[in-house]
Amino acid sequence: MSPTFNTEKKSIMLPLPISPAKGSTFDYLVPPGLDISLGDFVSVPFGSRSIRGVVWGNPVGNCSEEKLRRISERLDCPPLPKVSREFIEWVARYTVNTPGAVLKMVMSVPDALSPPKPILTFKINTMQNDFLLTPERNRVLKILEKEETIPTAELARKAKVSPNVIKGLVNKGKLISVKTPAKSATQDLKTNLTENKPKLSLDQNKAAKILETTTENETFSVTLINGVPGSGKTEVYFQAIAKALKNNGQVLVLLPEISLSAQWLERFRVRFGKDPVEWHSELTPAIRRKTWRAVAEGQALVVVGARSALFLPFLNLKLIVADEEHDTSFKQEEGVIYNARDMAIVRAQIGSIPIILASATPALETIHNVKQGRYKTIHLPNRYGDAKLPTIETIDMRNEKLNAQSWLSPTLQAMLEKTFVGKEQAMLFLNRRGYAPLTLCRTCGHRFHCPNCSAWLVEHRQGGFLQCHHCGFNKRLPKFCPSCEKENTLAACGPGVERLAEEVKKLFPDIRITIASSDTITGPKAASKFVRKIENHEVDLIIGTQIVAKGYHFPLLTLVGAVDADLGLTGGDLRAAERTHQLLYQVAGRAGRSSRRGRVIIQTYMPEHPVMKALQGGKQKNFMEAETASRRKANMPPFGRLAAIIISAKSEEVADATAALLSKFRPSAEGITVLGPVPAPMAFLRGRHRRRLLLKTTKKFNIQGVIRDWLERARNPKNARVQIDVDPYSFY
DNA sequence: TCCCAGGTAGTA
DNA sequence: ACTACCTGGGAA
Repeated sequence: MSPTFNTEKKSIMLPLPISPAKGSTFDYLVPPGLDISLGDFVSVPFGSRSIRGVVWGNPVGNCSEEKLRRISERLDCPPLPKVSREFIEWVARYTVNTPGAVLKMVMSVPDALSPPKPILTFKINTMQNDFLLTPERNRVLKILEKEETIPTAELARKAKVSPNVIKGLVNKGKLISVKTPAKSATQDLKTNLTENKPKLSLDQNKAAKILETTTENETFSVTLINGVPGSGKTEVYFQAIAKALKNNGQVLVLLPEISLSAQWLERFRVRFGKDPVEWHSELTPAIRRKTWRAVAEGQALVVVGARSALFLPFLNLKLIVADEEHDTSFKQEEGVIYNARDMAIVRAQIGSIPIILASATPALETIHNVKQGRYKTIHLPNRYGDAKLPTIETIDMRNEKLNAQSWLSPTLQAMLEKTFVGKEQAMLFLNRRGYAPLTLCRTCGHRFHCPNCSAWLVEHRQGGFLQCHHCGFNKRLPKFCPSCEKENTLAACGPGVERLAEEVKKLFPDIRITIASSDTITGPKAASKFVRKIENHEVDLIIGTQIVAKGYHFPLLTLVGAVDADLGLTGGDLRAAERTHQLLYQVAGRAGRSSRRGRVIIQTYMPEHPVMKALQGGKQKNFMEAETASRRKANMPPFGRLAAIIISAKSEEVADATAALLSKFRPSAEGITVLGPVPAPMAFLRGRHRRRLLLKTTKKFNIQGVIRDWLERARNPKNARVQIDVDPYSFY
């Protein structure tokens, strides 16, 4: 304590994937007169550059006095709340990353840290009348007489003139440019909290009441809404959202592939009279900046977003909803690898707020947590209104007579015909994009594969190209075989959605088909167009990939056919069976959601497989219990812990050498198993060779600690990247 | 001898 | 992650 020349110091967290030798923050001097509090965003010198960071705490003192430098400035931005800071540290520890790497995800919009730039508006100079009053100029002036502070672009649009007209008026001195501070976006959702409340069923009402109470409590709790497809889960949790809004809180709704969720947004609009604030990868930089700041200022009330929305700097978050909580797209597979559903639960716990998980096919882990009493659960066993659940039948493809290049069984063909005759809609599910998954030369056997990945190139006949679905590499489909140079020898192997459409067109020439895959539904616009076409009955048949498993509601859709239901079952993935079951059940759930009863046909070569048995017998519960038992037996999650160590390098030798080095220092103890190294599921991806080690421990181990120790002993490998995937989803 | 590439250490 | 710095090889 030296009161007079005490130079104040603070530790600063920087959004970089590095840490100093000791600790995870850097100490800085606070210049006299600069008022700094915890969580403030500041600008600091770092080497030869200036970067932005967050005031994290008191100085750590892990660095000599003379090296300390001064904070340059405090940024004009709401401070990062304590909950967010704790969350960052928690996620970093759990995922075995530096907190800086996680902070980087929070500070994903650097421009938002400075207040929005003042916008340019115009004032009429009444003194100046020495100019030619054209009709265009007159329209501009008329609008400005009524509304004063319109930004240039909007003014031009409203007056139906080009921006040059405004420029001209400014040059003539008739208009004077004025800088007006940009008003921050506020989301007023409270006006319509009760008016548009839909009529809820008895079940829904009961569920909504429970959720309203948990939301009111404002303490940490996890509640699973486990409702069959079409039971109206969304409307139920909307009631909880309304409650949180009433209590002046912010709400976060995590939705997989939000940019394609046109129907969800429409429902929200109907219920709350306004659009929610969206957060996903398709946003423009300007909207991104505005939204980030509105969330930090507490002005954005309901944010619906993809997994990255979890890292927004909420000022006053009071409720989280993770819809379709089982969905694997919540798993981030690159950079900081995390599962947004799991991290959302942690976020809720740190913030002492409730979280709602919703799904018709909850993840095995979630069900286990319910059984253990950690999560509460609400069942919605019936569809809304008079809709009944569809009947599900499997077709044993071993007994069906199929022509070559044909994938629809006579039974399914007959069902399709009946549906079309009855003026109803059908859906065929085939989880394969494009025309054919493999193209080969009939003469020499040449196969097209990706130069950057260990994968075949997929033929997209509509676009006339071959594409790698892992790195995006593509080239034109050649006329000649690149290997033997013969003409017209290339043959497509296996079906994709495009090829299936071709087969259907031959069978039913007059049927209107739409293909739904990530190639045709590329964003919000395409998604709503797709929905509109089906709702208006401009389409008789939807042929789609897993994209059609999303919560779509199409009243006329009565038949669903899963063309190759076994597709997901091959490969030794831990969750292959569970995921295939979820996918097929969700797809099946699209059928018969209104008054007409739905039928689901599942084509399979393994009708005796537990997944198929569960689907046709409606025995979801038994299936999940059997899956749980086998996980318990194998000591797999949630009964044991699992982490993947992924080594990648540009050269195969470096990848192998690093894998061998890590393998040499592998931890060994009772209850710890290390498998590998083996080539990773994608052994060659985007030009990098990948190897993988799997670490399996019993529950009593802190698996993150084991990994940190391990990497410490093996020392940092050169030229190779080491990534940690705690709770991996895809592996062999 | 100079220049650029590629690898490397350090950032407070 | 970035960048300043170093080393070494090839061209002048």
